[in-house]
Amino acid sequence: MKEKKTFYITTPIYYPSDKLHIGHSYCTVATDTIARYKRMCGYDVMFLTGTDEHGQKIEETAKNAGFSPREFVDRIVEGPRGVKDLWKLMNISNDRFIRTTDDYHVKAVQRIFRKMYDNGDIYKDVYKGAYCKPCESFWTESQLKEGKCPDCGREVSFAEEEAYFFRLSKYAGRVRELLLSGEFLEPASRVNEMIKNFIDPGLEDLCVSRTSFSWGVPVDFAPGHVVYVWVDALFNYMTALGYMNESRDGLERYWPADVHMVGKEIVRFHSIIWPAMLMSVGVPLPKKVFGHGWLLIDGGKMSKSKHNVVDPYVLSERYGVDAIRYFLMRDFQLGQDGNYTNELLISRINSDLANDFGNLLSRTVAMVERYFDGKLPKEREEDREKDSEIIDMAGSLRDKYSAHMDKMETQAGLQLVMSLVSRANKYIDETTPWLLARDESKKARLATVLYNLLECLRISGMLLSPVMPETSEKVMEQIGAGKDETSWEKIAVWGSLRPDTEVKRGDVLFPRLDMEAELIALDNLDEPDIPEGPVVELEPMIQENIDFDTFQKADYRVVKVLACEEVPKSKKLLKFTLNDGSGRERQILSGIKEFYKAEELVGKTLVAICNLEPRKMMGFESNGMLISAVCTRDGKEELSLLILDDGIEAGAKLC
RNA sequence: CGCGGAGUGGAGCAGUUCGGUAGCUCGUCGGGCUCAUAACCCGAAGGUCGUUGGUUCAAAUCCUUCCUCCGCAACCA
Repeated sequence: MKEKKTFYITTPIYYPSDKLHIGHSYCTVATDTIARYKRMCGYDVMFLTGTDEHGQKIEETAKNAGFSPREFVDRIVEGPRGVKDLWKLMNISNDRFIRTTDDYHVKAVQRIFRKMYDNGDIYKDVYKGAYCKPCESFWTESQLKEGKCPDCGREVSFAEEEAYFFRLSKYAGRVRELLLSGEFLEPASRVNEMIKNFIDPGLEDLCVSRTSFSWGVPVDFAPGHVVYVWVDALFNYMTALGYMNESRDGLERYWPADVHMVGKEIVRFHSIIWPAMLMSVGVPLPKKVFGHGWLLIDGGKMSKSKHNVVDPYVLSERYGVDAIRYFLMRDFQLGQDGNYTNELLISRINSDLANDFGNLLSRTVAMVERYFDGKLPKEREEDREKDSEIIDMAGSLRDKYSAHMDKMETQAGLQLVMSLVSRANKYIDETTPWLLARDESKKARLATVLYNLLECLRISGMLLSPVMPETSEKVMEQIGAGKDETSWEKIAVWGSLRPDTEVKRGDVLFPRLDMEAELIALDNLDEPDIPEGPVVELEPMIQENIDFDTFQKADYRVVKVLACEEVPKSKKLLKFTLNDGSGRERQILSGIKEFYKAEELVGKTLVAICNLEPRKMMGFESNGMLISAVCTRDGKEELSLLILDDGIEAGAKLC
């Protein structure tokens, strides 16, 4: 027997610092759809997903939540309603699940790191500076802003820190060629983006170890160092197949990967860093990286602060997994961003799934039961004129559908399937089976019409199976299609269903939803979320006391606003010219544009700390900081400048 | 001039690679049908395809000008 062709596809490994949202589901469902499609076509598929569990952010989040990092990620990954539960609920058919904290992976990463070190692509360097203590972050020269920490703007310390670097620069040329060669990165528009943004300006070597946190894979030959994200996370795609370890297998069979599905935000890592590292260790490169778009909400990015993280758990439980999967694959083009709204979801479920597809099944099966007691007779009477269009359409559907699915165009693929469903609904009108039923002599014709409808359901139902596996199964059961009648080959062959098939009426596949009621219900579902976290978030009190001298070192003064204007091209900054009582004008930049208009602040009496280290922002120097009160309400930042009585003199000291 | 994406009937989108009658879903209006999930089918109204100029027999599609929106980057000391 001929060996089955293999197909290896992966999702990114998700970072479990928080609950996953519909965007993660989108990516995973897309990958699952392709995986299921390939299996249906007869491929031996390996489908991998997992979680990326190391790093400073997890370490911190865990600490804040009062857990050890390990306990924390265990809860989010394995715990109730965690990552694994979600994929189970959403019917994700991954063959393996990798956690970067898995023992075999950790050991493999150490070996890989070692190997790259041994072949000279990882080297130790010593930095004289570029370490920000408060942020505990390490920065490369180019990342520094005005010589200061790009995150917090504070002075970086010039203490000698050692770190390991990967010679990314060495592979810039080869990566560039790879990207330009065509098929590697899709959609093609991203190629240009990568080259222009990252390669052409010059690739710098990459810091691949850290000493500032410990939640990671230790570098076994360098105590204190942990492997920083790249080597650890990216190599999951190979360690899960047994690369550099004995616990897993399949490397020879499945590597190189056929597709890495990734979000557009991590295209860069997968299309530049990943191939470079693979070149370094000397293994074949994956065939394709596909960067999908984002689901946006209100035209903006999904984020906690926008209070709009749509919960895939809630949606799946409410509308059914298949409906959600269908919606995600039908409404959005994989390569581009798409706008998510509840309204869109419900209208899609109603029109496509309830009205068209579900109803087609329902009316067809009902007629077979009603007119033939559920079992079709074998007698037939063709009517070429009326039947040929639908037969041709159904018979050629599989291959057209394949052409789309092979290019990951699930949207177009599903649209095609639904066009057959529509055509079948129309066919019922054209053939008026209820009239045929009244005339005994037309039984054979009636049976033909109903059989043709069942065939449409068999073919469309099977082609929908990668997206809606459960629904597809239910349909086959209702129309009495057995395993050998639903094979990939038979999907392209009209007339494969047994002529005397027996139908069995089942539950309504997709009940029609009441749009208005659902929209209200979904809005109200958000409510219970609120008691879980405080509506107003305040900075925690600082526990550590400071002495009086320390306090006194900060020179707070009353200042009067002489002029205030917006900084051009800046989203946040206002530029203040202030009278601080010294006789000289003081310029301070403040990021409060969202909260105040420049004009309204002129003449106001404010408070500023005057002896802060000067700092350049957007080309202007800022000498101090205006004092305001801040908190977060409903995920939105609120800010109020400290405004004093105009009676007090400029320059008055606060004490 | 930082990088990139988008602008198509009321709404949401496809079509742009490789120019050739502008398409889909929803909504609206009118009609039909009764097998079915108040579903289904037919018809109609509705678009100078953001703007300017150009190439061409022919431009939503190629080149050019400008405008608007959205991400990323930078900036909240």
